[in-house]
Amino acid sequence: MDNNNKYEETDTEQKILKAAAIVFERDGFAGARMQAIADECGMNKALLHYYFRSKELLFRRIFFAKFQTFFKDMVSLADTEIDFFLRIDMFIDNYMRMLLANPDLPVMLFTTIHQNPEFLQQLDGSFGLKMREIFQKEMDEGRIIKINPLHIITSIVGLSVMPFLARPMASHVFKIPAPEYQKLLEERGAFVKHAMRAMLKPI
Amino acid sequence: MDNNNKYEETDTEQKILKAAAIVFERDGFAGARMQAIADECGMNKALLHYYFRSKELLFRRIFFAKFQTFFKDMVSLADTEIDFFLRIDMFIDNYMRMLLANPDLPVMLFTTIHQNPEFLQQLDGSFGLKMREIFQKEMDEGRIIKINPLHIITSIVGLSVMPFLARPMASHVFKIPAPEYQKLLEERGAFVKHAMRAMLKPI
DNA sequence: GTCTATAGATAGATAGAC
DNA sequence: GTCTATCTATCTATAGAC
Repeated sequence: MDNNNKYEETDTEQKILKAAAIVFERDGFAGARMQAIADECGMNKALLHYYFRSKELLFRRIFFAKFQTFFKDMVSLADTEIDFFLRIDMFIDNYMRMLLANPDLPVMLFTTIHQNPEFLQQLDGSFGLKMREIFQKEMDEGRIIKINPLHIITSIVGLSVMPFLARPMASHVFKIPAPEYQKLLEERGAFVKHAMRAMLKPI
Repeated sequence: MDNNNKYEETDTEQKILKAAAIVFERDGFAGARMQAIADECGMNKALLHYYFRSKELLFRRIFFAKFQTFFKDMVSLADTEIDFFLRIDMFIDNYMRMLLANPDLPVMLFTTIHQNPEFLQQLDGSFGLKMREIFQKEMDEGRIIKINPLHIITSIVGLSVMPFLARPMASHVFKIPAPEYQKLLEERGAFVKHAMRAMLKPI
């Protein structure tokens, strides 16, 4: 089929996808306008439909890609050759790097899944079971306190993500200038590592 | 003015407000439909405009009330007569109670402020400065580790809120049935108290 | 592939009867 | 205060020229 294989998407298509990610992350699905996406990449509104048929299909394309981004670092937790807390450290490092590169991703993700829980059906959730086993093993062998694994994962994610989620609110309430807040985000990883050790190490 | 003072709002008005809170928390501002709110309380769509003029004014009414709900427990942190960690405990207890009663509040709040940061201008942020002072005093007197206060408050909120924010995602990935997830939420407060002590107590 | 023009549907808001 | 009917604006999506 000529040179139109999936490894050679057109430049226009890529521009639209990039613009769509920006607008959807900023305004959400319902609040986003196809015209805003067209403006963002300097393209014509009709082109968006030419390439992606509908607003919903374009949104799904962005959403599922971002969902992968949000979860893919978690596989590193499964490498049981390495010390548990070192694995946690590596995960947090990667996760914070991802969040710094995608600061608006968490809001978009949580909002979308809250408003369209049916999207979850199409997503792979197989690593949940594996992660449970991993945490269970560490508990059985006495390296971390005994606690439902959900508390562990929501703690890592909660501690890491909250400063990004709460950025506008927190910087307003605490009157923190943008550069200082950025510095706080960059040093957050170190604090989260400390916190996870402190709360999980047996006494 | 007859009996129309602010302490005697009409029954209809209250019904609309309650329905609006449900729909706005579920669908967000952009996604919500005036018709959906009317259906939710069995009222006529035109009545919503009669009582609140516009969708935006109705939304602001809900939003600012919910914002107060989200932050009002934090004042208990300021009562310096009580031991710091006891205050933290009391706050977490109240906060978790509030979250269990308003499980959809966090998504709505973070989404709205992300999409309409200008709403923050109308909100009182005066307790931020006071909270900073309180944390600073505890650090100076060696009762907690030295750390930027923002890390503390985002940790409490992050640990408390994340299981609510991530509920659909987490229960899907970890395959947790609704009743078990509910139990996890109810025991979360105890874990957050433990975690805050562990991460803040000086070694 | 890319554009202009427009169809088609929907939602917020209002007019006016009761 | 509450209803029905309708106006008006807006947005997604498509038709059709180039």
